[in-house]
Amino acid sequence: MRWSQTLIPTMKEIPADAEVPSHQLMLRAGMIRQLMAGAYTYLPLGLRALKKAEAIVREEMDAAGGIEIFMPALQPIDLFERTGRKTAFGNVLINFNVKRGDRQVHLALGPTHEEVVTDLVSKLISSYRQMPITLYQIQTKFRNEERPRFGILRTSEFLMKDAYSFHSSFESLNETYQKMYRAYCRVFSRCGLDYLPVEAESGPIGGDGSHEFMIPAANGEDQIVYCKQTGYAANCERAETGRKPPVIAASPDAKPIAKVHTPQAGSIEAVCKLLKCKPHKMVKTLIFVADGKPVAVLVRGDHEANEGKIRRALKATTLELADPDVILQVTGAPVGFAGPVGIKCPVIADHDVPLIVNAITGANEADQHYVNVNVATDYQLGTTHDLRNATGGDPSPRGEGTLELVHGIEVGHVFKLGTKYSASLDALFDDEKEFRQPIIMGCYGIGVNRILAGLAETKHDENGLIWPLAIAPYEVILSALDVTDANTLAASEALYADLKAAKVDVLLDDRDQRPGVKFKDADLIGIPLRVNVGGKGLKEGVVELKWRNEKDATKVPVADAARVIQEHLAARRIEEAARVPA
RNA sequence: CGGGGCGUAGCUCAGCUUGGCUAGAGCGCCUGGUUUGGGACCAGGAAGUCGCAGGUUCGAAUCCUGUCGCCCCGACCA
Repeated sequence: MRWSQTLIPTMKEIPADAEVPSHQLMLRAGMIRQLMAGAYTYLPLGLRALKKAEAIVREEMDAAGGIEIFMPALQPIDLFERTGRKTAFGNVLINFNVKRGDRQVHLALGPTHEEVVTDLVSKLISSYRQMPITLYQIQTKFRNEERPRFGILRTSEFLMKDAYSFHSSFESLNETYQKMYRAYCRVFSRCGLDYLPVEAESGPIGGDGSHEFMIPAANGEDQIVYCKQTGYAANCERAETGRKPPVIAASPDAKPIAKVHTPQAGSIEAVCKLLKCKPHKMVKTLIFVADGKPVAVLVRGDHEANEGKIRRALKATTLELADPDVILQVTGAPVGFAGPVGIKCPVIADHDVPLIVNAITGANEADQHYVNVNVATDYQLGTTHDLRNATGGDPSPRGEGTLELVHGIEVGHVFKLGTKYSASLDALFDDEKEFRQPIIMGCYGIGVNRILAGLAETKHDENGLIWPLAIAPYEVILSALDVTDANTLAASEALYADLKAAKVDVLLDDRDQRPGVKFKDADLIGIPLRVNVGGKGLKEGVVELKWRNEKDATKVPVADAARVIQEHLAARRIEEAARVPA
């Protein structure tokens, strides 16, 4: 393609509306333009990169045994009513009425396609002999994000690859899940992303039922913990910590307990402000109702209680925060003044709680707190548990190393669904013994746009984007440094023709611009290999080859240029492929 | 939905506090010329309902009210 004949509106200045690097750079590189909050047009460069990412996803899905289909973005609302997800999605589900003759048809724009695919399969599959099967599509999804942000990282309309697998047994589901997991690793490494598969909340199936694929990035919306030494990674909710129960004993520094008046100070923040202390010196006491019985849960003031862990520690099936009535019953005080001293219900504590010497906590009395509260003297604990979200600095659960907190961009998610949708949509099959049962499902999503955003976010320098060969809109940019010079023009055109003939993905910068402009633009749009054709080189009979991610150019005789460029590209492809796991 | 910020030319921004001639600059664009290896220079030119609506006023980009849009933080996010 010739630059002069396509549409690449690069910008020298940073648009005021863009804050994060991926947004700024993709805008400046002329890849995207915003239509409204959360909706972007893909211009030629952006579209080419997107298509390359899409092609990689498709290849890997096909290789993993996926079967491609294409489902409607328009969906009848009653499908969502049957699965209860009209309510679950709430405002996120874009839905509306349209008039057809004398009736109203209530439609939704698909935020995902579990309902549609399950409905389809319920009609097409009725026997264990037809499974397993994995169907996938690459489709535009619609979600009414309450707050679209970060350019194309979070939009209301986005391209998603969603795959759904159908099984007659959990063994079969596990097998496909592993295949998909491997395919995802291949997709993201082929795209040149530094990704992290993390354990995620697993939902109905439990165990190893869900992984998210995250790209560590400063502007990522999700927080995960990661241990460099052991490679353990999980989202904060899901993550175990490697902490051990401490020895529970009174501290030699313990001071006598005392009651202080703390009017209106019912939150950690308010108490800290009032008593001029730090949250980590406080004991947060939360009253839960587990299987109908109240229980007090103790965590350090600066920590977040984790309901999943609490439920497991209590071996309870249901767990919810207590309402004010129950709190008044067990503490004798309104919300915000609970504490372990003298409380009238069972107490469990996080490992870190008994380590707080001279702690501050609620006095189970309105507007009163205790200071200098110490375990073993003022309240008793038999043992402690892991009851809170993991955080930076916690020991890794794998025995060595320390967890660090990193932000990440979620680009993929694999999930063992079980029978949630098949049961509510009557997708049943007959097994070997003629028992009719719901199909077991898995689902697997990849945000295709986020592959680009993630790359832009993590692979750039002060001059612009740096695309890997596999995703770059063009592999080579041929910069004709002075198109008014006949020699330069002739040499550029000849090389361009040779490269095109050899099927090299090349962009010819044939604009009547000064070399400086062309260099800056080439760097900005991040084409991996730049070929400079200009008077200086031609005098010596050479052109220059410069990789975007390397500092120096190499000189190549004009006559060899087409061949050497192809060799360079081949070598780079091998280099990139070497990072892809089997 | 709570908090904050911003809407003036295609882009970045000045002007608004203290209302007053025909609304400015740089970049980009068009014309001509000189240039040509890291965002050139000279001369000329086109381009703006000052987000929109209403109000105050002799007079509003500027003050007031409303409204719409965009960005950021938070809440939310199968």
